Amino acid sequence: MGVVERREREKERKRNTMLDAAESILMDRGLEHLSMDDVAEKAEVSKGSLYLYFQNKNDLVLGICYRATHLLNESFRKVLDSNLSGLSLVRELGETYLHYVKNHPQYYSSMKFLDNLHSTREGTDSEYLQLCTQNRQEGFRLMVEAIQRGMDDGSIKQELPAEQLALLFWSTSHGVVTISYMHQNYEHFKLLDRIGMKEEDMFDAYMHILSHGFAQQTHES
Amino acid sequence: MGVVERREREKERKRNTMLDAAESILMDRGLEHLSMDDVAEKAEVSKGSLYLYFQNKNDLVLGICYRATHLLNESFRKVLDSNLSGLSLVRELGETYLHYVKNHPQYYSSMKFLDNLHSTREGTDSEYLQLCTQNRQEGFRLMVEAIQRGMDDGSIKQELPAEQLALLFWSTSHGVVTISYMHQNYEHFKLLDRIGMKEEDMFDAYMHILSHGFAQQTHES
DNA sequence: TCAATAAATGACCGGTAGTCATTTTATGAC
DNA sequence: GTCATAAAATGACTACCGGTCATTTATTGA
Repeated sequence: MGVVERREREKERKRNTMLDAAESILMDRGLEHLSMDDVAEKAEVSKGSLYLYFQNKNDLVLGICYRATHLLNESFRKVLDSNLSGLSLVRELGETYLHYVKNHPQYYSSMKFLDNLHSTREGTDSEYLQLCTQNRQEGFRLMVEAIQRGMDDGSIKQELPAEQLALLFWSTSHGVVTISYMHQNYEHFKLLDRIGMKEEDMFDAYMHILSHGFAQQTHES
Repeated sequence: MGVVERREREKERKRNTMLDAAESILMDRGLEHLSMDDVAEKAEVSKGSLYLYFQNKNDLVLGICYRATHLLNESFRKVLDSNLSGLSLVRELGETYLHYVKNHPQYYSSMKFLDNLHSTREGTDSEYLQLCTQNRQEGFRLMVEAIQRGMDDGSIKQELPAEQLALLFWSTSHGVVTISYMHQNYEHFKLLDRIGMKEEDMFDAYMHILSHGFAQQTHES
């Protein structure tokens, strides 16, 4: 009776111990130097045990990615708690995303890993893939909500459905954040320096362009 | 005398043969299933020979990436040849990028590989890394040129330096193109479908937002 | 013809993801 | 407590892959 339950709890606890070990290695050495042998050693279990709790390495990394996406969503939710205008909320979400990448680059790398998971074949049966996808959907939903609020309070145009505008904000901010990540983490990426743009200014400029456009207004507008 | 020259030409020819083999495997099986053994077999040389012509696997992939960036730049140059307004040129560049990703997804994956090359350590001494970086700079330069033309002909606002605006267009279009790539190539990526947006419409919406902004204009504007 | 040099080879190494036969541990009936 | 059964854990092993290097083969020019 209670035995099965206790076993289940214990299993979850062990799973988290393993994830802790994996995360610790990720933070120290980066995703590309994360090996299953090292995780097993760090978690003080055998390699075989690792595969009792995770289907494969993908699954393990997605386990970390689940934590990563969850943390990002929590930050997003805090933004949505405020009473700012919808437009300001959108800006805050973007800045939150940017800060997240700056403060948790290794978590972000696990999200890039999720983005690069190719065919469904590679991880179809991973529960964590489902959870990560759910988290990403939730993050997107929060963006939609911010935009919808902006449309309601009159700070954002209603030319497009909120979902579609959210997709554009999502994807474009993804691009900007990627540039920022590369600037932070890749020593050979010097584009910002070359054009004499500071990282902080980039986001301001991005939000300005996204808010007001870069096309010269024609008179009949 | 002529012997050294001939040797040099012959060496270049062989290098290209190996790149052809690698590219063929890339197109057939994708970057993640590209092994040096297979390339050697396909190119009908020994594995050791491969390492006489390329420093390591990174170098080889960057060799393909060089071709990839070169091809993209050629497409960009064709756009710049036209007499469209600067604003239209920018749109055309974006559409060109989008079509490129759709038509050459494996080339694009090699460019993603370039983007993900971490420290300088991993490929500092690769000639191809230099060449790829040069190509990317050239692509960026073409974007700057289009925007500069738009500022000159009055179709694009002059609020920001052309280079900075180009960076924003570069990064945001990168984000949009990434979404498109995922929609095309990852079966588990269903975001576009879920919000009922067609891929073709996404780019139009993107250019519209980027041109005119999504913020409701205030009256004192 | 013959050194000397350049080019090519493939057996081999180290590391890593993943497997599985075997061992160890936990459980519950008696 | 004993024991049979089932669950959990183990680590030696395989397959594969990137990269190396001592050896072999081909080329050159005297």
